[in-house]
Amino acid sequence: METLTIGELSARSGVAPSALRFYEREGLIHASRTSGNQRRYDRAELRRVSFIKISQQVGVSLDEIREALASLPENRTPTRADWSRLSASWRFRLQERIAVLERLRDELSGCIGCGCLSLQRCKLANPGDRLAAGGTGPQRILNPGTD
Amino acid sequence: METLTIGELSARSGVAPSALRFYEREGLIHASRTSGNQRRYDRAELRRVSFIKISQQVGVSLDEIREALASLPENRTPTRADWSRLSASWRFRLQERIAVLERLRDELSGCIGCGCLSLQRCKLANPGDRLAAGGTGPQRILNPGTD
DNA sequence: CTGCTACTTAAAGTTCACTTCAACTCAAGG
DNA sequence: CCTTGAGTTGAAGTGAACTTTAAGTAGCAG
Repeated sequence: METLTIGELSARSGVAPSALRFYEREGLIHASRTSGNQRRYDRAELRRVSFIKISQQVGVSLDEIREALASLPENRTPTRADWSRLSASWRFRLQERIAVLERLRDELSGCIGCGCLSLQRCKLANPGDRLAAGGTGPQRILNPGTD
Repeated sequence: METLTIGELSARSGVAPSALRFYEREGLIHASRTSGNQRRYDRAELRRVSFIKISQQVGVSLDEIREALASLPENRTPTRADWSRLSASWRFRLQERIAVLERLRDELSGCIGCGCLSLQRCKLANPGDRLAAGGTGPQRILNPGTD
């Protein structure tokens, strides 16, 4: 068993086949084909899927994940060092997200005391008007990426 | 100036008029009408909008925000104590979200060292398969609410 | 060869939180 | 009275990240 079918990759990664096909359309993962046009995944794809899952937990969009994956070498299977570099690139993002939430928590604690929630007085209600400035479409939670 | 027009409420809250109309359709805020059918907001609505904004930062969905707002007394203007109670109810949510991200950060640090990202070995890739079990539609980031 | 499960596609649907649009009315200043 | 900016509606559109559906094909066990 050198390669995996889509069902096998799905089972091992916990990602639905429909999502794997979607990722392929979006250029996030790749597959070769059998003579009968069925996908066969190299075992190395497991790590790509793994990276996608982790990145999503960090709050990174598929667009950005695609960019990150595009920075991997194309001529060889990525090494541990390659994956380490990518993982490290999200650390700062994660740290910032945590910091934002901690600030919110602390300010919320203060506001629980005063019960104000006043837009005039309370810092909480206007953290730089990020949500208001976000433009069209639904805002990603806490605008990861613009933070 | 006892009441606010939608433009005024928008300016003071930083929430677009279209969003305020949307919130009204969704039963999150209320407005009376002039003889010419224009909305007039009681000043107390400012606090509701403020609460909505803060709740969204905590990662709460509009559905749940509506539920929370529904628990406010209907026969009188909510007091500071009322708002304090609601704010406090999100504290736990926020704390859990922070904890999840901190776990992720620590595990990611470990994985940066080993560069593994292996679905078999690495805890990161399978934190309870939450994303996979989420059902239809896009998953809210880190599934706040199911955590 | 039969039957079965797993696979294939394109296109349309889903959820959330809104925004945009078109066509219209209201309110207030000059 | 006229103009102008702010307000009204319902319906349709947006973006992200997928899922669902329908109609058909592949691969393998018996």
